[in-house]
Amino acid sequence: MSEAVSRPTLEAVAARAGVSRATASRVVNGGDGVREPLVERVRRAVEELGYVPNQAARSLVTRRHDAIAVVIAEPETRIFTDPFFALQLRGISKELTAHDNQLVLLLTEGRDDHARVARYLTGGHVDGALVFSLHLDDPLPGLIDGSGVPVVFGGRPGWSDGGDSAVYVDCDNRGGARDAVRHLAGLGRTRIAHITGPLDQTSAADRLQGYRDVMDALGESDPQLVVASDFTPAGGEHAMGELLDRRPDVDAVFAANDLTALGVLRVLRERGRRVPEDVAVIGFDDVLPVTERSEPALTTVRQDIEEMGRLMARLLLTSLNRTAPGTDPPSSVVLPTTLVRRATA
Amino acid sequence: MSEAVSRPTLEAVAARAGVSRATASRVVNGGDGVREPLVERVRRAVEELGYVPNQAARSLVTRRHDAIAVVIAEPETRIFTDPFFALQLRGISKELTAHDNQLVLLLTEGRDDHARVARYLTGGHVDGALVFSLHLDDPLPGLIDGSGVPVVFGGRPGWSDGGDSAVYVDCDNRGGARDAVRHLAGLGRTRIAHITGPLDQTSAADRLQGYRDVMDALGESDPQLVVASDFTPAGGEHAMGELLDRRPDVDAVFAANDLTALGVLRVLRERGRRVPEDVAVIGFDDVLPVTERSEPALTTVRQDIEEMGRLMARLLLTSLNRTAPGTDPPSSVVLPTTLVRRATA
DNA sequence: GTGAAAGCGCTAACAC
DNA sequence: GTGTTAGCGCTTTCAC
Repeated sequence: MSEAVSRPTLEAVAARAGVSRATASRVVNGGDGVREPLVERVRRAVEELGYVPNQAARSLVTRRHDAIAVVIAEPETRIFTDPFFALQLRGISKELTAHDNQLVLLLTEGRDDHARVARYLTGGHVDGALVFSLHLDDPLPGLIDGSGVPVVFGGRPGWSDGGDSAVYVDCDNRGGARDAVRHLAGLGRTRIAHITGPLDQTSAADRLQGYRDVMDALGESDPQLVVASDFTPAGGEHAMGELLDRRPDVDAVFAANDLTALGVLRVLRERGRRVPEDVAVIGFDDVLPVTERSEPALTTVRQDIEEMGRLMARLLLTSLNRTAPGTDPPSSVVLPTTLVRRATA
Repeated sequence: MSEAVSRPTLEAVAARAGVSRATASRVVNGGDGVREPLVERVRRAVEELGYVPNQAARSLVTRRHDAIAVVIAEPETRIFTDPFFALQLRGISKELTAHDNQLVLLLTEGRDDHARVARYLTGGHVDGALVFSLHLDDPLPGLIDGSGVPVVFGGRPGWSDGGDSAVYVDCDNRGGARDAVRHLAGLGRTRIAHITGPLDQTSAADRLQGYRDVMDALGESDPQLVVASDFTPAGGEHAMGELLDRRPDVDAVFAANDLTALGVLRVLRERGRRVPEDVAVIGFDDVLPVTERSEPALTTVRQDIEEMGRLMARLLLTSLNRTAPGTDPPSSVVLPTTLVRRATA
């Protein structure tokens, strides 16, 4: 249809410039150690022929691809609904682009996709992978590990073995949760509930742990005040409804993330509870489009999501020792959180 | 650090199975024309060695990659905020996966990214591209065109030249808009406003045109009733505020998409207008998480977004003549829309 | 049906 | 500095 004409090869460029293939190659790859007049001639030949290097051929010998895979093990709907991913991806994207690496996003929705992704990674398309949103029972890390491709995880991986060797970037979920709950307690609230995220993810489990830390210390623990949910607004609504039925006297809610808090606020409004007078609410993440535009504006635990993405990419590129040799292998990073006070607590 | 051990090659598999590299290759690629016992031996060798074909080497000779790029020329924030993209991507993902093609998502945020994407496409990483969300002045199609990579566009491209030769999938934006406005008129509304999308995209321009078609026919055209916006909730709020200031007597709003309608509803609520009693509202897209959960539930023009995605992928795969030869080159498809009545109109 | 051999387009030693 | 040459790992004629 279109590509009948095969693209020019380096050979053609060399011939046109009247140099050897090797020299042409050198120029194409930066031109170090080639005298000016030749550089110029090759450049012109490239231009005139519209030459673009064949990456397959190049990768075959260099074993480099200058491409990094981002693997998100979550149904598209969630990825594209939670601004969290968008922000992190933006951080990654910026960092990779700055180092001339292409971002390749791999989506996995079902189990079948796992094998395909593993094959893609192992098949040598990319130099490394950034992997997100793993659940405790996820087979993906095992598959990826077997692929021999360097990996940095987004969020602390939850599986027991090898978890120590895995490099990851995360925020201080537990500490952030503690801050939130302490703040609520400081407001004089005594029946502080927590609506959790999916507990097979460490972020959700850690936040729950932080909540418990404080509640236990206060001697106010009550299992009835903890309702499981799933990081979505719909889940938040559902959980809040249940919570209100169960404990109508609740006077504060720490929601596992901002989206959940959105659902919480909605139900509180429907049920005629004033926020924060009757019930104070705190979220987690501080994704601005959500927190600033919610009614009332949401008090939340802020993590620097974009920075986390940037950091993940940087760590991975470092471990590919694209940087100075002799550098220590990178280790995991846990970023601090800060409480951002707005109107809900 | 990790990949010290080089992966086994086909050579190794062949040796272990006691066959030639050619035979091993045949088995790996389906095993046609190889006798059973040999097939078995090779399969076992593959298994034992954990052999995975090197894609770079394979692509170098086959000139195939079994990978399709999806290019979205929009800042990540919008991509990941509008469920529209999620749905379309899901349709694409399903279709590609069903045909054993890997989806590679390329994000472009700024002008700089264009060249990088063009290079990526031209460099031979993928067999084709699905391109989205083009604006009238976008340089990307030109760059992509020059890459020789087959392309299917999402949404009718807007540039004048060559637009006829481009293959695209779209819905009947103009017809859908007409239906919406006619419905509002049928409700007895006479001051029907339109809040547009970004008019440098054909979808937004076509919807505006459909609106005008009906308003002109009714003899109720009034430039004051048209406010430009950008397909976002914030934009919708802003536009609606302006509209109310300008024309407090407005009794119906056709919003260019559901997200915009969300902003519209919010402002109407704030300003104490009842929906639909005082002002009827219709959106466009029917992205369920938005339309069903809005208050009140949004009446909207439905397009089958996921199907459009699936169709785009199918068209592209067809044009790569992965199908039967002698097939006609695929042509563009425009899908019908349907009005979905809920509570707002 | 199977194997031997050529070559996809490129980079990287190694000579000169 | 520049050119020559040997592969990278694979598929694919073409003999056998």
